[in-house]
Amino acid sequence: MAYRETEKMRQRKAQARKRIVDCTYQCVAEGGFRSARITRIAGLAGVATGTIYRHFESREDLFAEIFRLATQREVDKVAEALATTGNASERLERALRQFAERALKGPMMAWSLIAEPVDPKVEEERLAYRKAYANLFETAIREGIDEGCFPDQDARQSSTCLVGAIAESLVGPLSPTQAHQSARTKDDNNDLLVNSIIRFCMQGLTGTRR
Amino acid sequence: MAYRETEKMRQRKAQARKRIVDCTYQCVAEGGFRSARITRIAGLAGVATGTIYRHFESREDLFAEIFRLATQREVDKVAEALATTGNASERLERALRQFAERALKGPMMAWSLIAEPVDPKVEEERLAYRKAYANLFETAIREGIDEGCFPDQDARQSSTCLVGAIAESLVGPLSPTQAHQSARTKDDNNDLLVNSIIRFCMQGLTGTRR
DNA sequence: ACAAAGAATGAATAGTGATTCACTACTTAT
DNA sequence: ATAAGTAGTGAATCACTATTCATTCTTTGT
Repeated sequence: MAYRETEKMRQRKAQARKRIVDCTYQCVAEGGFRSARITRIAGLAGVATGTIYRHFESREDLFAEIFRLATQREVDKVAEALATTGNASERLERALRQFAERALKGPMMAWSLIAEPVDPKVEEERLAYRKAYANLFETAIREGIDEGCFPDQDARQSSTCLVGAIAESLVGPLSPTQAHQSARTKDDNNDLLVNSIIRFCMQGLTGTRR
Repeated sequence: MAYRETEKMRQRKAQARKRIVDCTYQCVAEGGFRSARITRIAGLAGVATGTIYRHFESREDLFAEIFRLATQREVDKVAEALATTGNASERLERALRQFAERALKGPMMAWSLIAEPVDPKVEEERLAYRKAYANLFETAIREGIDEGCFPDQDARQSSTCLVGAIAESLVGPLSPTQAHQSARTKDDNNDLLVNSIIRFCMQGLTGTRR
């Protein structure tokens, strides 16, 4: 026998894979999944199209992986916000704000994650992604109930409603068909938007006018 | 000149068009948009595939029309529920219930309308559809504020949150990948589901625990 | 340096189903 | 009956890229 995979090769392959992932991420962040072509991705990553298939089963699998990665970042940020100090209500509010503000800051990627029509395997990831948020919120709501800052309620159901309310509120503003506004106006509008989403959500949770 | 379109012909064409629409509706209600093939639709409607294109620009246009029709039915039902007697809060609650219960009764079509990945033209219709619900809710919320049964709030924002909360809560249960349950258990679960969605929504609106 | 094995290439292919269009069959007015 | 125009047909075409794979290039151990 002559050739045996070495550490060096393993690393080189890992690098190539990483380049592919990064370039796909970039393509998606620019134009969504639908318009991300394998040939373009390969070109950007500096590999042949066939090489993509040495690293991923199919375009759909590649996209599913990108979705998972992009998602994990976001979910982690929300988890972080939930791990800060303060009572459950304060922490949850921070988390909701984090979710919404980050989405508005990277609108195309956020739209792809939340609302772009995607293939079945990617859609599955999306369900998992929404579930992940809901799980985080659910735990926080449970803590809130124990702490006494939320009335007793179906925490799972409430968490789902939170995810839906935020996502729906963002779909319009994130939509790629939205006209552009000046940076200043946009930021102001976004603040207002985020605040009113949060108000509705917190009222829904606490049953208390604020 | 010899041939001139007559009433008889107009009617015959209208009939064919209706058959096409009905069969498409049926196909979508059975398996969603993605799996509805033009050839199958033509076969069911008893016309040649080419004939479809004498009535609709493209598959996407046909689907957009089906979406619009299916949607209109649902929106009308919600509007009906909002036009009953009682204060705004009661009427809104009836409307939310109507929305959710009808969706759970025709799950495949509801899933297609709410969550199935679709082509751009159809997606546009979906945005309009969600907007239509939001508009109805918005009006009702405004009335509620005037009547004094809801505290002052951003009615547009709240209505968007309502749509999102319901839709998100339904996506899981409607998802075609969901395992089947016995009819009895399912109905019970659905009742519980609808009730907890409504509780969250009404709390979000009123800021009052219930 | 050589042979064995793997990695990379990218032009050619394939699969899919929507869409077309040359043709036939009808309908209508004279 | 005839001519002129319209509706209907469905096999053939098209469009679109993801995917393949025969070939070339690299790496490795002896």
